[in-house]
Amino acid sequence: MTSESPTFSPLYRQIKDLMIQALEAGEWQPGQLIPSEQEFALRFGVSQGTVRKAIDELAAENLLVRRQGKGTFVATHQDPRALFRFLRLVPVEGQLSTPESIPLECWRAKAGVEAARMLGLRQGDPIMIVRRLLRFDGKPVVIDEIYLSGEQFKGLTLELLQSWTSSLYSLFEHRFGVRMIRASESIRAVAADRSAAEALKVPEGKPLLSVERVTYTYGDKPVEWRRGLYLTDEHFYLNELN
Amino acid sequence: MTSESPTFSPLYRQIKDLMIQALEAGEWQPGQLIPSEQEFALRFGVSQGTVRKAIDELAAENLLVRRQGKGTFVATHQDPRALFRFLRLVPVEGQLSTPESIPLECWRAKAGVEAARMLGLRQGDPIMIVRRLLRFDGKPVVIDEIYLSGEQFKGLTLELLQSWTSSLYSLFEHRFGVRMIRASESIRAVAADRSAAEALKVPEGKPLLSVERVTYTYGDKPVEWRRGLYLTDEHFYLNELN
DNA sequence: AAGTGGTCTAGACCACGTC
DNA sequence: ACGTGGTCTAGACCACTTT
Repeated sequence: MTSESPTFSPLYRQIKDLMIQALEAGEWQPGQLIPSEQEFALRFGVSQGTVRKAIDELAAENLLVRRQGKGTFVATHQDPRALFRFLRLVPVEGQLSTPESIPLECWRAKAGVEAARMLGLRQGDPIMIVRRLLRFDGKPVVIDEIYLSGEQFKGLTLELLQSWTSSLYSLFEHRFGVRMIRASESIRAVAADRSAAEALKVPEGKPLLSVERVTYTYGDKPVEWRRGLYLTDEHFYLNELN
Repeated sequence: MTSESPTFSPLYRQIKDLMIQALEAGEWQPGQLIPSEQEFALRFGVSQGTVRKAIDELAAENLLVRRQGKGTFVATHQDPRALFRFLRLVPVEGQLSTPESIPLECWRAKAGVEAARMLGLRQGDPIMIVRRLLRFDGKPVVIDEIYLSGEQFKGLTLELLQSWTSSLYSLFEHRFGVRMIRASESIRAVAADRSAAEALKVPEGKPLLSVERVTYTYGDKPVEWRRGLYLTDEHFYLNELN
């Protein structure tokens, strides 16, 4: 039953890979119920425990969500709890409130050196750029500049962004079939330039968090590069080290 | 075999808790080999698979380390790979180099309001304060101010800190029997005050990352509170979001 | 050869949610 | 009552390390 290839991979991992491929191909949509463990066991001709271990890993990676008694579901950014998985911003005091997203601009452009490298594109390839503001309790806290592959986000417009009421990633998921899986953030402290100072209503030179994020979809493919400037007077970036 | 308490907990979790208690009690020292899965199964009167699941979780939480063919070991901060689990600082370009820790000061004090709250002490309880610099390739990058419960770190002196060649946490582990398990970091952007500016050799007002960390040992007990100021000209704080 | 963790199986029963 | 994921068992064999 074991593979004879030089790079040995256990059965449950092969099954996991098959399931990832199915997810990538859109065989089950975000939020949808997938077949039961028994069903998979029959389909692949293995025991339920082996399927279980594959799903365990996918659930640990937040690709699937288990619900006892109900079944296993494809994870979705529609779920409000998914928002703060990528936005690690917490108020210094008081309750965690949901931010309000205000799209400011959205335009087509050609990838520069940096954007091309980050998104795995060639220089000059079409990209989309979005500028947007996040407000907590009416106060501006984050100004984001977001770079997307023009290929995958062809129909993106400012109107579409403004009409969408829930998170950006849920829009990407539902309208463009791109699901964000994981991200890597590089954090620095910088002084506010004029543009950021205006957007956040702070004096120029004010220390801000610069949060540069590369976001990946299935197969570790980069699909978003963004730079956010965070005002950390009343909020901070919370990181749990385990 | 299942507990009859209102808050039901599966067998493997009860075994996990027993193992945590043993670790906390120092039954096996950091780096040491613990008994085999079979041994535990006999000892607790359960099957090997149940012990396995308990150890799986402890390994996922970095309390234990599995090594196929050899056995399972108590995790240790002596391991150089453990260093960057808590220090998420990466050079903008070039290889990751190991920092040099330079203890500057170490003194006894009484806990103020904030330190007491963070460390779970009463105001006025004895604490130890350490100031130290981190240098990468000879350049100052981080200035840390570290607050420790005076109770647990009674014999800590500047001389001891200066004579210790590996990481702080490995010192705490070996000399004071305190093992750091997890931490929570709050990150802000601030302007360098005079003291930080001098230590890092930058102008006053320079934007710096302020990284406030509370570190916990077994049983989620806070034992360290520190504030680090990071110079992010040639390094950045790297955070993987999964 | 012996011991360890790693994988896989088949079957039992429990806890949870829905019909 | 039924189907789902969650726990637990007993036993087999594989992969890795040491003796």
